[in-house]
Amino acid sequence: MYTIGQVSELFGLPISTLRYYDKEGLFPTIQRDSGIRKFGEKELEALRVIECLKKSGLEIKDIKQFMEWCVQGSETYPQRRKLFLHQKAAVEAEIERMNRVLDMLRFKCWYYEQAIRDGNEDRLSHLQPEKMPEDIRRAYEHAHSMDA
Amino acid sequence: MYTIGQVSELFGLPISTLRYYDKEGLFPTIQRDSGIRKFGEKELEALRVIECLKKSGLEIKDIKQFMEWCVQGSETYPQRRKLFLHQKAAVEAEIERMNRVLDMLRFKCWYYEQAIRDGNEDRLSHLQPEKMPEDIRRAYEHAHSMDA
DNA sequence: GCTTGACCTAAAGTCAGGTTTAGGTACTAT
DNA sequence: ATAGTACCTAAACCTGACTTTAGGTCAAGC
Repeated sequence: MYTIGQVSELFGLPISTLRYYDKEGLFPTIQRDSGIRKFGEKELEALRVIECLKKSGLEIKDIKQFMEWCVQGSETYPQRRKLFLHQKAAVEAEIERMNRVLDMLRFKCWYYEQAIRDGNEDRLSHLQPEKMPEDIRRAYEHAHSMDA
Repeated sequence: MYTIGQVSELFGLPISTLRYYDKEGLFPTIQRDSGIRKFGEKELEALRVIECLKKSGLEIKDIKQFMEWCVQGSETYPQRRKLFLHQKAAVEAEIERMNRVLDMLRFKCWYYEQAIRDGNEDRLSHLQPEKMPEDIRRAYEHAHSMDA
């Protein structure tokens, strides 16, 4: 069992955030010892799931919903599975978008390297994709394709 | 040249957002025709960069800084390059974190599939990683490794 | 000539996700 | 016994990124 301060250290989260999560109902079955929260393995796993679901784009109130399903037992397995499937698809899509962003950034890094060498953007501003280096051209085209 | 309404359509952004961006200084050299904004190729590229930098985690005020560098000319190429290098590293790190999140979600999807089959979590709660399917075990271990 | 539609501004409002403040309890070391 | 430290609550506050509101200009079509 851990105190809130220990969990704060373990996860690198401010104590105020942990209390906020508790207030929002994210640890529905947390125990207390004369008022003081006792974080067990259940709450640590909850925190791992919270960080995961948060990064997958879920809001606190929806994470709360999930935690309530966990309390309700085996009848909510299908909902919980559906939620994870849904968030998995969302993260896969997000990673695709991030890769496109990455390609734009790669292109811009190359662009300014060239601009620094040239001292101006004259050559670059007329540059056709065909004349770019292979990898840069692919990054450029991926970043500028508007098909998603 | 495009009106604000046309750009809104093109980029799928609310008109209010475009006006907000302008107010925040994200189109420092936009032209106007008796008060009405005229978006040119420069502003469209600015918008692409805005979306890119926003997703890379930059705040509006830092994007404004970048746009100001663009107005200042060739002397700011090094700053601009440095910014893109920095954001590239940030996005690479973010994608790594997202892949870890994805592995957690993969594991949870598998977990609830099993729980639905079993009707309870008894077997799962004692399951050692060694006894999981290869791919799930790898996802589980990647997701639970606390080394970043 | 008057309504409709697309544009404009300044200022106030909204929302999520925390953080800070103010005030209190309880154990421990000096 | 008193100072320090770790915990507690309720409620106010904060931030970024928009969005909404209220009121106005201007050209086109009926």
